[in-house]
Parts: sequence; structure tokens; C-alpha cells
Amino acid sequence: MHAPDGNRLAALAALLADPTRARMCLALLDGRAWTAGELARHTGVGASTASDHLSRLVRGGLLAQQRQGRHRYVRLADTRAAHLVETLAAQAEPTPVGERPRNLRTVRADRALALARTCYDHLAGRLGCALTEAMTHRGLLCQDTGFALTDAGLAWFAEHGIPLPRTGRRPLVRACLDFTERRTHLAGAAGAALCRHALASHWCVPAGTGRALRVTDHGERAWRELLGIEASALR
Amino acid sequence: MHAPDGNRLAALAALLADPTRARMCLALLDGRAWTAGELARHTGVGASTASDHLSRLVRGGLLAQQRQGRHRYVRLADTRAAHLVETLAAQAEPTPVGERPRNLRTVRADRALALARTCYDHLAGRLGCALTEAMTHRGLLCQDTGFALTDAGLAWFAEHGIPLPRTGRRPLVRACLDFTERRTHLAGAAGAALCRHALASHWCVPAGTGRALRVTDHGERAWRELLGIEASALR
DNA sequence: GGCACCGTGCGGCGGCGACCGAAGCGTCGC
DNA sequence: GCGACGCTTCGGTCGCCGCCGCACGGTGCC
Repeated sequence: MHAPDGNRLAALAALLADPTRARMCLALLDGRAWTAGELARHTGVGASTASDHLSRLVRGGLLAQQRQGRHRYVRLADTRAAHLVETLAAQAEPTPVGERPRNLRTVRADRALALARTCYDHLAGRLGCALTEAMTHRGLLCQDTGFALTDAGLAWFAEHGIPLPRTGRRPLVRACLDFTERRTHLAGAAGAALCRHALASHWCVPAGTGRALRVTDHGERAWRELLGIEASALR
Repeated sequence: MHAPDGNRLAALAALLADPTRARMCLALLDGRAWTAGELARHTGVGASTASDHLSRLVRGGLLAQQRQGRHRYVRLADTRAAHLVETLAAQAEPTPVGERPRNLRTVRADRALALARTCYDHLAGRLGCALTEAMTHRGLLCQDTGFALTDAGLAWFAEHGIPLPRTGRRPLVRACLDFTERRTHLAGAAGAALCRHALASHWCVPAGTGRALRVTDHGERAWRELLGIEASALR
């Protein structure tokens, strides 16, 4: 019953307005819980500095923490917080062609990330876009007039034993803008369910320590059988 | 082809991390162009300070400017920028019950804003939510499995002479979270078209200097005939 | 119990940036 | 052409905050 408040907006934005805190939140987009020390090393700052940043992010409601023994685990507070970081990151991305210094390792890592990765709790990268496109092509997902599952899409999830939560205020599907592909891919509760199922069925396995995934041979067959996605589309 | 960059994210967030700049962007959510002086008075800072802030927001790509005589008009750069501010503001809103100092004038202004207002380029407030609900109830909009217009919805727009852009990468419909109602309402190209039509037909007219709208008698009849919305639902 | 380790509180340092006032420049109106 | 007006540029001040090193408490391991 009140107009939006500039102070609150500024306070929220200030949480992400520091490069170190921003890097922490981007790292946490993998959906896992990290320890304070891991994040300190990942961002290249001292332990005390990282501790301070994390306290601030928790106090601001962006992160949730959980103490376990002598470790402090933090994760993104909820899907809303994750959605916020995604939105901001997507808007920030349009890099104006600048060729940045790169070495072989970063090229490899970027390439793995571009092929398949998690985006908080759903599948992204070329894989995420390919399956979104395939689902649209097969009439499971309708993008003509919005972004929604069709009846056939609901049936498809049921048929393959992927449970969709009926409950909850969380939207069943949501469009998420991809960093690398510059296209939208499937997010929301259905996107998360599909990602969980893919990991549980070992269609994808984590590659390395980040968010990157590798599609297994088993997974290549599954994607082809279920959605007609050729393995060549994932390279 | 690269992972999201913390520096760019932080730079973008920093644009909104100052209360004065945040207030400026919130004011610009009405979709109009403001002069630098208007924004300076609105935010309560000196002209030189405001000028500095605006330059920074323009340089950051959030605002677009247009010089006209001795005035400098600024507006939100595009719908992406508006979407960003909306998302951030919606997340920032959850005010923890704090009773803030209020006088009669602010109560009146808040009430007008809660009833009907523009949200960048579409209709929001109780009116926006009521028509979104009515369109859903009548099968024009489907929220069961996402957020999309139905065939009947497309026909409804055509039938009432409200042109929907076929072109463009902008999504036809999008769900926007309402500040006051805490519910989603219709945004995207269709929401903008409906808002334009409502203003052109004088179903709503601007009330005061802000984003608030007033539903005319003519408009009350129109909403009832078109979507079965009773006037009592808008009070 | 002793030790290694993870995280936190504190003091201090340095830099960024938000703000203002005054001076300057272009535009509009009489 | 003159003054009024809107905006910008330039110094200068002040407070905030990101960072570190260090000391300390708490936890787990041997």
C-alpha cells in the first residue's frame, strides 16, 4: 500500500555493487552451498574480508547461512534471490566485443560452460537452449503467446516420470535468458524438475568444480529418444 | 562465450546503489521523459548533483537522453532497463511491517497509486491485477502452466481493435509483480498495447503528476462490458 | 591436552563518490 | 541585446566502505 522506496532499492543494489560480493553471488548461482573459506579463495580476498561480505549479504536477505561444525555454509536465500542475480547478470553481460586476455585454460572452461551447465537449479547453456527449442518444436512448450507448457507438455513430464509440483506459488515455467546463447531457456519449477531428473538419471554429470556439466553417452541417447536432440547439436 | 563477469555486474548494480539515483529510476518508471531539473527537485538534491547522477546513468546504459533547447530530457533506455528496475524494486519491497510516518496527503497519494497506475508502459495496481484476473477467468490468458495468451485471447485483442505487434523480440506477454497487490499482472507487448488503448480511449486518465491513473465513468462501463469487471472491484 | 584450522572482531589505512557552491555556457523571452 | 533560466564543469570537503593484519574464540583431530 505504499510506493516503492528508493532507500530500500539502493540498499539491495548496494549488496551487488561490489565486485567481490558480485563474484560471490555469481559463484553461488550453481545452487550449492559454499563455505566462507572457499568463497574467500575464489574471489581472492582475505578471510576476514570475505566474512564481512557474507555477513552483509546474509543480513540483506540475499544469502542464507548454516553453521556446521567449524564451517559456515552459505547459499542463495531462495529462488527469488537467484532470479534477481540472474536478471542482473543477464543485463550486465552485453560485452561490447572487447577481446579480453585469454589463455588456453579459460577458453576450455568457457567452452565447457557454454555447452552445458546449471543455472541455479535448471539446465542452461547450449543444452538448455536445445531442449527448450526441441520442446517448443514438439508442441510441449508454447512460446508464441508467452511462455507456457501445453497439455502435451504436461503429459510428457508425467509420461517420463518427472514429478511436477502442483503446489506452491512458484511459477511452473519461466523464461530465463542465457548468458552465452543469448536465447531464453526453460526455468521455473518444471525446469528445476527436469534438471534434477537429468542429474539423478546420470544424463549429465558435473564437470570440474564449477557449474559446468558433461553430457554422458547414456544422456546423449536419452535426449535423442526423448526430444530428438542430436548429439551434434551439443558440440 | 564467457562466464558472467563480476565487475560488470557490480558496475550495473552500483548505478542503482545510491538512494538518489534509485529514486530517479523509480520516478522514470512512469515511462515518461523527465527533465534534469524536475528530477533534481523530486529527489531533493542540487542541480549539479543531479546532472552528475544522470550522466552516470546514461553512460551505464540505463537511461537515454535527448537534448531539447535548454532542457535535458531523460527516460529509461528500453524495456529491458525498465524490467530491471521493476525486478529490483519488487524484490526490495517486502517492508517488515514497519509503520512509517504518514500524513493525509501521502495516504491519499498511496491510495490513488494502489487503485490504478502505469508500471512503465502497462497497467498496474488494483486495476491491472483485476483485468489480469478477469482475462484469466474468461480463458483469454492461461496461468496454469506459465503465462500466455490463449487463442481466445488473441481473438479478443483483434476483436476490440487493439493491435498486437507481430514482430519484435519482445515477449508478447510477461508477468510483472505488483508492488501493492503482491500479485502478478499482465506486462509485455500485449500489456503495453492494452495500456495505450485504454489511455487513447480515455478509459483511464492521468491523475496528478505521478503514475497514478483515474478510471473514468466511461472506463468503468468499458471494463464491465469487455471483461465483466465491476466498478466496486476498483475501490 | 595440544595442535591445526576455520571463522570473527577490531584498528587503521586508502580511495571512491555524493554533495555543494560558484563560475561558465548555451538557450529562450522580452 | 539583455536578463532569466536550465544545465554543466570544477574544486573541495566529508563520510563511507573495502581491504588487510593481527589477535582471539570455537571446533575437530590425534
